Amino acid sequence: MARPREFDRDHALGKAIGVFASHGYEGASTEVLLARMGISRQSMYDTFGDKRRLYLEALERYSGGSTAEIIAAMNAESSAAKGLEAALLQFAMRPSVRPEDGCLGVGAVTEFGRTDRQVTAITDVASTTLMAAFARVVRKGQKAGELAPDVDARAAARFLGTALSGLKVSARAGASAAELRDVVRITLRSLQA
Amino acid sequence: MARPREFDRDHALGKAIGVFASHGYEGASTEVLLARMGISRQSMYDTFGDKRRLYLEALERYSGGSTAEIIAAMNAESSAAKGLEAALLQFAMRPSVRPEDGCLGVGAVTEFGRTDRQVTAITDVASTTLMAAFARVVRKGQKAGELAPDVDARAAARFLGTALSGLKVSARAGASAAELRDVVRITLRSLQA
DNA sequence: TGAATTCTGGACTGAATAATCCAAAACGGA
DNA sequence: TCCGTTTTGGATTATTCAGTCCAGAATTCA
Repeated sequence: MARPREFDRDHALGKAIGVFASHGYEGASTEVLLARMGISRQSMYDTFGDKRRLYLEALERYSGGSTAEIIAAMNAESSAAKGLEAALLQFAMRPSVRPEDGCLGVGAVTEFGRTDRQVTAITDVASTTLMAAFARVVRKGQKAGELAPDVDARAAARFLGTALSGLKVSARAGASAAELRDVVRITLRSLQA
Repeated sequence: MARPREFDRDHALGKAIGVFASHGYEGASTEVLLARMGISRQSMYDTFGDKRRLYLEALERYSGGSTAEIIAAMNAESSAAKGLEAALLQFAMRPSVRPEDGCLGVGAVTEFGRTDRQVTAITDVASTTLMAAFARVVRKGQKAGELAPDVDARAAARFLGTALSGLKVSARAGASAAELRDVVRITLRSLQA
C-alpha cells in the first residue's frame, strides 16, 4: 500500500550540498534548491522539514563524508609523510578543480563564524576529528624519523588544518591544480625531519 | 549655503565593512547596515548608491587597507624572516581576535567564488599585490641566506598567501591568538634556510 | 531673513522570500 | 478495484527585502 518515494533522498541531498556550497546558506533560494534537487516543493518540505534543517543535514553529511575521505586517503599511504601529502592533495587533485564548488565546511565557518550553535557543533566535530587524525599521523611520522621530532604534534595538526582551509580558499579563488600542488609541497617542508 | 554633511563618510563605511565582514553580503540587511552605520536610509542611498555599490566600496577599501597594513608590517622589520612573521602575525595579534570580525576579503572569495566580476576584480588586485610583496621579501631573504634558496619565490608567495587565508579561517572558527601564533611559527619553518 | 542643502523618520512600493495549502494525477498493494 | 500514499504543479500567504518618496526640522551662508 502506498506509492513509494520516487526520488533518491541521498541524491537530492547531494545536490543541495552543491547549491549551498556555491551560494552559501543565505544565497541559496528554495527555488534554485528545488530545481537542482529535481524534486517538488512539497517533497522537499515533507522530506527535509525546512531550508534550515536541509542545510544542517547537508552540512552534517558533507562534513562527515569529507573528513572521512581525507582520513582514508591519509591512511591508505604507507608512510606518514606520504599520508599527509595525500590528505592535502586529495582536495586539489579532484578531477577538475572548479571554484564554483566551494567547500561547504569552510563556507559555513566564514558565513556564520561562531554565531550559530548548531552549525558550530557540526564544524567543531569535523575539526576535532581531523585534528586527532592529523596528530596521530604526525606522531607516527616522528617515531619513524620521517618528520621533525621537535614539533608539537597537536600544533602540527592545527597547522595542517589551517593549511587545508587555506588551500580550499585558494581553490575557490581560482588557483590551478598545479599551483595547489606547489603549495602542498612547501607546506610539508615545515614538518620534514 | 547648504548644510554640510554631518556624518563621517569613512567612519560609516568602516561600520559597513564590519557588518559585511560578519554577515556576508547576502546576510547583511540594509536595516542592520543603517543601524550600525548610524545614518538614515536616505543618507546611505544618497551617499553610496545602493547596497551592492556600498559593498563593493567597502570591499575595495578593506582590501586596499588590509594589504597595505600587511606590507607595512612586513617592511617595518629589518630581516626578511622577521618581516614574514610580522605579516602573518599582524592578523592574529589584533587587540582581541574576535571570530565575529571575519576577513571581508576571504568572505568575498568564499561567498562568491569567481562568479562576480566586480568582486573578483577587487580581490584579484589585492592578491596580486600581496603576492608580489611576498615574493620580493622571499627573494631578499634568500639572498641574505636567511631563507632556503631552493624554493621558487613565486611559489613561496602563493604558499604564504594560502597560509594567511587559512589563518583567517581558523580565527573565524574560534582559534585563540596563541594557537594562531603556533601555526605561524610552523608555517615559517617551511622557508627557513 | 531667506535660499540652498542635508538631515531624520517614517510611509510606501514592488519584488522576492520561505513556507503552507490544495487538487489532481501516479502508483503500489490488499 | 479501491484505499493509502506520494507525486507534481500551482495557488496562496505572510514576511522580509531593497529601494523610493515625502515632510519637516536643522544648518549654513548670503
